[in-house]
Amino acid sequence: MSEPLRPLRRNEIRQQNEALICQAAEKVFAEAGFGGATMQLIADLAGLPKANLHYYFPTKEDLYRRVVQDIFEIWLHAAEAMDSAPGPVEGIGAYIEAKMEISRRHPDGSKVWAYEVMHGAPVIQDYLETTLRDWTSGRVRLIERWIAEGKMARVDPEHLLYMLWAATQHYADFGHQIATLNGQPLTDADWQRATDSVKTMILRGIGAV
Amino acid sequence: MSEPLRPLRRNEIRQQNEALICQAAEKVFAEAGFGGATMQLIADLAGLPKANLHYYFPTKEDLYRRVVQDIFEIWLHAAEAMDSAPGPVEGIGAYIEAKMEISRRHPDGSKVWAYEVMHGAPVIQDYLETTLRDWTSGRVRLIERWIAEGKMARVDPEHLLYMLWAATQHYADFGHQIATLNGQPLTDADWQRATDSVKTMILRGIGAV
DNA sequence: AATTTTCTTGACCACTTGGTCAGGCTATGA
DNA sequence: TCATAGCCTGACCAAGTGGTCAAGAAAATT
Repeated sequence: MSEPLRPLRRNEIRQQNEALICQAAEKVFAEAGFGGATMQLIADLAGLPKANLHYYFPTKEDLYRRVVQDIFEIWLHAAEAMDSAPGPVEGIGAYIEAKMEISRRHPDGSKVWAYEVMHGAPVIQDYLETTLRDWTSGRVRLIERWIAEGKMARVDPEHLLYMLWAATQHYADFGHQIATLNGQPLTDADWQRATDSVKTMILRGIGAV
Repeated sequence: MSEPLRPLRRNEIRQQNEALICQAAEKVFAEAGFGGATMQLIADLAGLPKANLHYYFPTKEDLYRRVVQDIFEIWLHAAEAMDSAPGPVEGIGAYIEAKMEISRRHPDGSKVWAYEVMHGAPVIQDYLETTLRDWTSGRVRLIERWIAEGKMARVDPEHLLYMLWAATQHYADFGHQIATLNGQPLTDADWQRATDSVKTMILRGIGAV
């Protein structure tokens, strides 16, 4: 927003413009999908000429890939809350809170990810097969340990993870539907209630008290 | 698939071609989104010349609207299982089963719906505000009654509905991700386990035994 | 058989798209 | 100060887009 008074250094220029473009791209990709998004729209939203986008990101797909990867990073980071916990109440509780917070702060990113996966993950298939699969199997073992230690009921760990992803991301991906049914966008209190509801139902659902 | 030997009656032609086009459109819209889908692709998949699509559906948006409405009908129909039930165990259990079955049989339809809502529901906003809102408030009252009758724990009915939608539709919308993590598409037994897992966790989560 | 109505389709068009490029501009390093 | 390398951008293009249309084929109606 603010025009800096001092001339920018080379690195700053690149970093700042890439961030500006990514931010605009995330929004446009979320609103229109890959096919519906146009470089012109992204350029306008970023306040740059279209040719400038192609200077930083040679193709539309390059830009899209960058946006998807950014979200993936955020989600992976959120999962750390789970690992250091002594049991499911703290671990899964914290994970739900982190993921709900992301749904609230990065709804566009969540939508772009949903869009990408829904369409067969043409761009991040390798991430699914490597990073995400590894992460998942690690968490599955963690949950199995908690079950073995009697800290929660015997549930299928994979399907518990799917439910966690589904329940939390739903508030981002289907935020418009929720806001419509709610009569208005969720307030701070609404988000708190949503988070509490998800936590309560899931923690009780897996028999963690 | 089978070419009928007898000449078709007018009504049959119209009905058959519209169904053929809708079927192809559902798949293409699910795979590419509204913006990414092209009438040419849909035409090719339906095995008809593009101009013929425009005879039955004047614009791309008309066709898209039809596809979205079809899915909405299916989901509304699935909800009937909930109403005639004596309590949450039967009612919500049956609803989960019905919705999981739809996720399995109509994954493309579910994706198109998700796509539509994610992008602000430009086409079916009125449905959200009328039909879906009415349906939702009816189900909220039903759940509140069950709570009042002590048949389940005191949970927020709206957020329970969101969780039901999220958990079941996730298996359609994110089916590709699930299949990747699973190493292969879900088998019959996998679907059964998924349905059982969702039912078990949610029913326990709402304190319905 | 004649006529009307519905269906079919190749050719076409105005418009938009992602992407290019040459030439100008600006910071940096010597 | 000057040369170099990185940044910026208006004008442009080939490819594809949704949609049209006129002329014909096929079914229905008389």
